Amino acid sequence: MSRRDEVLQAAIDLLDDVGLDGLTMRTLADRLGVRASALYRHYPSKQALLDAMVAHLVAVHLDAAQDEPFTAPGAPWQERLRGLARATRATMLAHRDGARLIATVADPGEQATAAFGDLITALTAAGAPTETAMHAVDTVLAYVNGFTIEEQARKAGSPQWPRTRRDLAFNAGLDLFVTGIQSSIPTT
Amino acid sequence: MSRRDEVLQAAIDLLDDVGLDGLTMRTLADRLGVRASALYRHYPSKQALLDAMVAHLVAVHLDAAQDEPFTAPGAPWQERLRGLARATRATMLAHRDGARLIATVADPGEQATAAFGDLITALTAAGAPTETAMHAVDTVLAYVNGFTIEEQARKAGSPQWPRTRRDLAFNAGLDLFVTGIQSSIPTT
DNA sequence: CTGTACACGTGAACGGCGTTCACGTGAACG
DNA sequence: CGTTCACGTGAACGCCGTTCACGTGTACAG
Repeated sequence: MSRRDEVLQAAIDLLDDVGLDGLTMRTLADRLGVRASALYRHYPSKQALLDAMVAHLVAVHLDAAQDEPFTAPGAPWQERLRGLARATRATMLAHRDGARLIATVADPGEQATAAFGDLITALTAAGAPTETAMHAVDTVLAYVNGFTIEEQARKAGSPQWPRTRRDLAFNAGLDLFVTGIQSSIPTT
Repeated sequence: MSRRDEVLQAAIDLLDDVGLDGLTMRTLADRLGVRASALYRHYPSKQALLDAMVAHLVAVHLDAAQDEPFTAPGAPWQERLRGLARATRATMLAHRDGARLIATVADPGEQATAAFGDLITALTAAGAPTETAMHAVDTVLAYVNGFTIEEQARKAGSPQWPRTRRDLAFNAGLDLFVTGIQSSIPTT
């Protein structure tokens, strides 16, 4: 494990401890027993470090999703769409301020775009016009982002809105989508 | 116009000029021909100023929407839902970094929650179970937030994605929703 | 064994941020 | 005339990201 990776890991640990606002070059350096300026040996800027964190978290979750049923090319698009949406939310929820963190980086990354592309082809194969398919995927992604950012913004897991109810609400909204898309596809 | 309101107006003007990241107490003070510390006579913190900005922008747009057709209690819920979603997006797009700015404040405000409540009752009146109605409104709001934040995050109006196409994409996603909700309501 | 590269870290500083505080100043008013 | 009050100043505090000249030790080529 290179020193660069150690810094990355420490940054992720620190994120879970103190949140995105508490994640400072100086606090991170403290945790590593080092001065802040030393971090610039490994990452040229804080933004570069944040980008690396996002890339790492997304990559880990994509690997974990590799052997999930919904990634199978033969699966019906409904299952794949739901699976991708849930996996995206799960990635964001896996770490404190995960949604906000991921939102700070513009580039979705290569693997992620590939997953979306596959889904679009699955939708067109099911009879959807290309335009509809692209809008559908964009829309569901916007929903996932909006839902999860707000979900995580609500301060520290309030007992008023426990995880099970949040999952229920998320899936209910997702289902609204799937049926909406279904109705938009010319019945074969 | 009280000095307090002048500060608020200058802050909004400055936001459009330099964006949310450029909106600093010192630059705002400069624009008013004043030192930064003077601003604390009128707002106890920068966050309080941001909150006031959001409240003002939302209030202005709610007033403007007062005599829009979709606010009529007699209008069909589809029209009201679409209208509310479009109005929310319009409010965010009305100023530079508007979506991000609005996202910084937690409390939705009194008028806004009232509008959502009315919509929920309209949905239940149309035959939707209360739970479905609440999920529907929450979902559409999450969609609007997710879509608009990402829309505005894409740097300075690229010619690749002009306003008309963005409107088209937004409305297409919105329609997916409306039909999805429609299918979830027991046909009367 | 010697020398040189290189990875890694230090310490001080820079400019910018939000914010505080003791202190002015001019106009309004009983 | 004296007081009040709205408004503003200037200096400072502690934080932030970032830069830069300068030290180490370890490893490896001659």
